[in-house]
Amino acid sequence: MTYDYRHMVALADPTRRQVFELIAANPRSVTELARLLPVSQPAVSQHLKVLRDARLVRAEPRGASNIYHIDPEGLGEMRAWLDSMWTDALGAFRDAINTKRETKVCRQPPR
Amino acid sequence: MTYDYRHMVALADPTRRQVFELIAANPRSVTELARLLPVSQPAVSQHLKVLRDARLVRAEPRGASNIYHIDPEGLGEMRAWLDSMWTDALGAFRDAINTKRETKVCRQPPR
DNA sequence: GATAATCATAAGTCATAGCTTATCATAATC
DNA sequence: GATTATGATAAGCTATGACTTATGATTATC
Repeated sequence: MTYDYRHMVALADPTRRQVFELIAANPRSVTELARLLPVSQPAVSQHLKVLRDARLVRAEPRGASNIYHIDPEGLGEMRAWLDSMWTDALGAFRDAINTKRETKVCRQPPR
Repeated sequence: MTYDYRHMVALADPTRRQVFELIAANPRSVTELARLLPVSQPAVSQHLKVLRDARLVRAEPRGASNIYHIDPEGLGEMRAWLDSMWTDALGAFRDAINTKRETKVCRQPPR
């Protein structure tokens, strides 16, 4: 199974994180989000598109408004990736620990 | 507790993800990584710095080389965030579902 | 039906982040 | 000790992505 890291990309931007966290705290409309943030309404809509594509949020039309709320799907996909990473990579990590040889430390590793 | 999303930022870049996945598959030196990737050695070093700061990888000096391997710390922090997100946000999500009113769907939600 | 409100998309600007080459520091080898 | 190998950092260039204003589409309201 191949993972495209859409969630990481979506959550890498600070403003988009604020949008996501505001929605996580409470479902909200686009204008409400725009009012709470220091960016324009189109900027918010653009961020919402990215979050939507990552299935981190969902839009629910309510009259002329769009109420956005958390979508469990995206978080679930992240969890699945993290779990497989955990078992695979950390399994390999444990192996590396166990078969590690004695090495005299000659210098400091980078910062 | 406040989370700074360093891991997401680190894993948002495609080249940096390749670096991470190569290391996850097998501990490797910087030159080996540079040989396997279509970018220069300094580029690899710069990516490694970001991954290091996010505690996703660790450097282990072995002679003149630096062998990089997975650091469980970063993945653990990610898991902690995801778990809290899961309980908090999805708890709120369930509440929203339960108290949801009947709404006639008047238009399609955005793509 | 006209007006107002909400929100998505288009087009264009600009700052940031990732890349390069150049260089320095440290460790191994002859 | 001189040379080679390894890798981190510096400085500068450039492409990507986040922002803006403008606009169109849909829904509610008068």
